[in-house]
Amino acid sequence: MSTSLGARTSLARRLAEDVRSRIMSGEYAPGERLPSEAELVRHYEVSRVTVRTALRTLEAQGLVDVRHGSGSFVSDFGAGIRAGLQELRSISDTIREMGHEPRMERHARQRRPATPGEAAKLGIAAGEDVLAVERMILADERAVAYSYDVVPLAGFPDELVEQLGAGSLFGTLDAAGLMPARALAEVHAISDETIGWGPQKPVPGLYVLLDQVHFSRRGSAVAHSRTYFVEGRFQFVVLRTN
Amino acid sequence: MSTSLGARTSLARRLAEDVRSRIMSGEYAPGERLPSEAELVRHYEVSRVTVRTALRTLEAQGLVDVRHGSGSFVSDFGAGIRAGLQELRSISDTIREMGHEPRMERHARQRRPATPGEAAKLGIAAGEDVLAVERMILADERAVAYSYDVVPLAGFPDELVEQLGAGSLFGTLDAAGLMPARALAEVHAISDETIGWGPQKPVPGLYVLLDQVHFSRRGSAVAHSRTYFVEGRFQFVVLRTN
DNA sequence: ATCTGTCAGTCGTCCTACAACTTCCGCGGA
DNA sequence: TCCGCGGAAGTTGTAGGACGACTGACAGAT
Repeated sequence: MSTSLGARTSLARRLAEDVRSRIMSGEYAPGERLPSEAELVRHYEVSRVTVRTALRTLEAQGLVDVRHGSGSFVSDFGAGIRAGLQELRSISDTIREMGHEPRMERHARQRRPATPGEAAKLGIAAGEDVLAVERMILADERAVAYSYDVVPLAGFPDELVEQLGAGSLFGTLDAAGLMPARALAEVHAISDETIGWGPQKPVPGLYVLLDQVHFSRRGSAVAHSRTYFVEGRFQFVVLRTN
Repeated sequence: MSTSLGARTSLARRLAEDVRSRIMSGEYAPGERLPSEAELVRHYEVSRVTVRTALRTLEAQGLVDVRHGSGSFVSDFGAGIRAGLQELRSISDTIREMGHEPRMERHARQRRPATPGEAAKLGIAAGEDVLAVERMILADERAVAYSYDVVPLAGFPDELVEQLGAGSLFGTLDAAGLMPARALAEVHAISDETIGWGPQKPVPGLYVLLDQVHFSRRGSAVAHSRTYFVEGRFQFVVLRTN
């Protein structure tokens, strides 16, 4: 972690990410004491300010517990956080981190004007073009969710539009410079027989619906997605802190 | 915010809490720029380190967006975060913050040995005494949730046991020095006609179940609670960040 | 055995200084 | 007039040093 040159993100952020990955990988076990701030300063060759900034971030995320006069400790919730709902990551990555093999199967793909409801959620004018994609999400070839994603196309690079709905939604958005940094998700319980499709369509149709609006770092809405998770096939965990 | 003496919590934490409440109250509107670090230093009469520590915390919680060279901005999600699932607070407080009047109605209260499942979740020996409380949660006299709470009684002050199930669970736990600092919550969609009771029992019985284990700051489990929120009567929002 | 004071280790806060980045505004040229 | 460039001012990021406050452990006294 040298003095850096063309780093596009802050030193403290990278340090936090590094420590975070070490915690996730088990290098630092839950409950274990992290190296002291002074040791981290020597190891990473950064100032104590930077170390403390990173630790603060991890503490606010619930990953570590900083105790005055005692040290910093890895929170006991590592395993739970790994699939934590408050962490914004693609469903594929989450499935992979849980030890399963993810796969997407596209069911429909359509370019059309935004409905009034979608326009309101995305903060665009009604009738603006969007791309709507319906997909089934599988883990180890088992259907775990059905997703309905909507991406506004205004200002979206033409050559990337065709990629939308092909591979990872997050990946394509990232390539377009519209990587989601935050998402506001509503949680609902839904019982509806018209949601899913295919041979694995669940009976009865009981789902946890995640109705999300994704925002870029600058605050503009980049996608609206409704994902219906088949109840019982996907574990939702939220770490709540104060 | 003077130099303080008997403060049981850190200066930076209190500062973050103060700024947070100002954001919530609308004193700083979503998207608006916060005072610069230098101005906050002057206003609160603390060092810049303390100000930055507080801002880091708020940033990690998703409430503010700190931009290098530009300033700190209130995130656009203030309204959504207010009822955010990732914020650990009592249901009563959440209902109040949403502008409704909360009320609890006790349905059952029983001291009994822990079931094996409860013992496992709470990390106690099977058969240890717990207090189980069933309650209905109302907002403006409308049933919004049914809760099943379990508190292990080992090491719990006798004089406070009778308070359990009377008023706020969080309040009693706080009085016992066991204030929950974190909770790990599982989210499920549940369709079950045997859950609720009373004249407002919903038909059909569709609920969002929050299956939570509450932990004290030191990591010991202080309560297990299953809360069945009537679908549609309570808005669940999660702010997801990366 | 219990209590107490000491001490080393660690985090909390403060100060000062400078680098890096953003924004804005004015100047000059087309 | 319009556009583009540069620089100044303001703001956040990082560094280094200093000291206070808290914790945990240990030795000594009771």
